[in-house]
Amino acid sequence: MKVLSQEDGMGAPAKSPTIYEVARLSGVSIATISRVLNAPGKVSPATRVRVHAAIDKLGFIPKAEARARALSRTARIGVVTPFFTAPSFVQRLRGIAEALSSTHIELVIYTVDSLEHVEGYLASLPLRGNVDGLIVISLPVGEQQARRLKRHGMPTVLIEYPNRLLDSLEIDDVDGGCMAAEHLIRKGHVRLAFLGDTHPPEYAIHPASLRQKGFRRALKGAGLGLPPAYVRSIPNAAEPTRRAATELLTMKDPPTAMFAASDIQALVVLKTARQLGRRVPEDLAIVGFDDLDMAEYADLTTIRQQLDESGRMAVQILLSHLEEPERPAKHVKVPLTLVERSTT
Amino acid sequence: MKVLSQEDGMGAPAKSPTIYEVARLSGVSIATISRVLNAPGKVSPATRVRVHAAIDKLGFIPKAEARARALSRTARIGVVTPFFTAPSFVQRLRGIAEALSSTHIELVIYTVDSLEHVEGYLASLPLRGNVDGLIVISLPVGEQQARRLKRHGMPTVLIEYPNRLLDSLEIDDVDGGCMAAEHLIRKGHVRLAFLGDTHPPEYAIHPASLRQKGFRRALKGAGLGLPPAYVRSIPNAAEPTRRAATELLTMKDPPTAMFAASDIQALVVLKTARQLGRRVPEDLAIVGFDDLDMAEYADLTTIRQQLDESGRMAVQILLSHLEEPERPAKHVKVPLTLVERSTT
DNA sequence: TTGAAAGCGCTAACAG
DNA sequence: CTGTTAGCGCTTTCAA
Repeated sequence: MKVLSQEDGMGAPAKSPTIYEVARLSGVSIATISRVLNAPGKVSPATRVRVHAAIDKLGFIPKAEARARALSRTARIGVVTPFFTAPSFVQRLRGIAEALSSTHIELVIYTVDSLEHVEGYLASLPLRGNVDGLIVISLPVGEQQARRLKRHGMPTVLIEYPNRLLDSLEIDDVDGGCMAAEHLIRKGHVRLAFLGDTHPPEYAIHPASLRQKGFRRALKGAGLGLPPAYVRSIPNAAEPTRRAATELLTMKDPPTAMFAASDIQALVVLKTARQLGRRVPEDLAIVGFDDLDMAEYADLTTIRQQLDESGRMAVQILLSHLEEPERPAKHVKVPLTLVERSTT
Repeated sequence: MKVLSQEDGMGAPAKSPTIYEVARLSGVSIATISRVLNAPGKVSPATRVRVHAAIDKLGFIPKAEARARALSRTARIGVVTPFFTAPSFVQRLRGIAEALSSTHIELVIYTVDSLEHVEGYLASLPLRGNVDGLIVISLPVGEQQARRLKRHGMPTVLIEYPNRLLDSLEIDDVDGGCMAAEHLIRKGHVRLAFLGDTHPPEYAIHPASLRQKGFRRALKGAGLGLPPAYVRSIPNAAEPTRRAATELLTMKDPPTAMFAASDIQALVVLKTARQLGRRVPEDLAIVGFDDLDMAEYADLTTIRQQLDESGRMAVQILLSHLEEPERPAKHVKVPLTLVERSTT
């Protein structure tokens, strides 16, 4: 008798068992199976045992989709994030994933590449009903969209761009700018420069501008100015940043300290300064913003905005809203702190 | 007459329209609605127009879950990844997200923190039926699991840990080690050290070991040795790495070049070397492995393994398998290249 | 404690 | 071309 190894890929695609098979095998109705799964207390111990045996024997696992339809919820939340080229999104995502790992909730990622796409997602997601809630990272949500989300009862927490109708996590960018300035002033600097990314016209608010605002305000408070020549707004890419840094460092009265509105830009400045033979922090002090993982590797002084933590908080807020749909929108401020490392 | 702003969150939670409402409004049966959605050709232009009008008027969007059940597919793929603390996973994920963005396929992230969890996911995912396919990043998939996945007809592509039954993307770690060695030898170094993470006992293969193997082999080929004192296997965390680097740099015959099996470790070495007053690359040359984003910021010479690209490739392979379920497993090698920057 | 049966919203034969 | 109808797999009344 020849036995072929039927273990492998051959044969029918082995459809997984349904509640019906389990019912048949254990000699009860499908309702009872459902009960031992969802309300074990309502089933007699005897049958419960029998059903469990059948479940184990068959290796039964409830189909998530079916469950979702019947329950009208999915145990899945969506995260809408800019196409994640920037590490800061990733770190928030990491916080989110971490917070979710202790639940059975799945995480669906929607990356958007343009602002119109944001509209599209936010318009269709609540209707398609394949997520129970939404976290929107660093994307401006228009008044219209916010209303729709709210109206459709889609719990949503916004990170960075707040809206009164929806839960949000807010960053006090202005304050962050102040902190950077104060730190540098304390270090004795008087010629300070600012470097941030350009303001995309469509956006409602612009973090870099707010950071600059706070920076400028603190300087003024200390009797210092922020001359236009010391301010650069450039596209958030390596090359333009490098060029701007070079210009600043090679002017006749170069700044002795720079505040970059993001760690990424700060790191480019750092690299550029070194290439130009400047010692950091002796010739040039640098402060970044974000406190990315890489800030630590680069030993960069920066304003920490608790990226991972903010992700965890967002999940927590979302879950609480899921449990209590009627509760009013919550607006939480994420505290900023200065992390001093070797670049100042 | 007072009109309250009813636009906002008040009133019933505005459940989104179903195919039934659309049918009623347009005066046809639900089947016809389904047709204009899925097979417009089979519907007369006249009714099609009428239905579309109703759809627009109601803002109807098909419920994904319902569709999924009826079709037995979900338009969703899952990515199983180690709890993503390490940037390399993120970059692969980025490639995956990017490749998916041109489709309508959703991306569900399953982060696993322990190897047992991997088993759990791989065992239940195909049965729960909420993803059509799977990409597993840098996680060892046992023979058992591979068989199950295959048997249940769950298209899966493995990144880094191959298995003959499933599609895979493979990295030639040994070759990468060789490349690092050859590069450093070419630069004239004769005292080379290796630094990698420890081998977690459960894992089937261990990339760092393979990289070391290649490194050693190339050295031998050039008549050089890799003395035990020059080899460090330490937990992949900053502090142990820093300590190991310090030890190596302060021994009496310190190496003049180091190959770290990951960029993360290489960056720690870089930082440590600088703190100890060593000039890079004059006193110490460093080569990393991965080519993370941050490698560029740090100007680190490294072995690039095309992380983003590998994510994109995985998606492509998965999609092709989805279309052609019977096609045999495909095993693709991702090419490695040396990226020379300022640390060598 | 249990079973029968009615959905959940949509797709896909099968008849007209 | 269009309507009827039987599911998809599970949850949840409502009776028994």
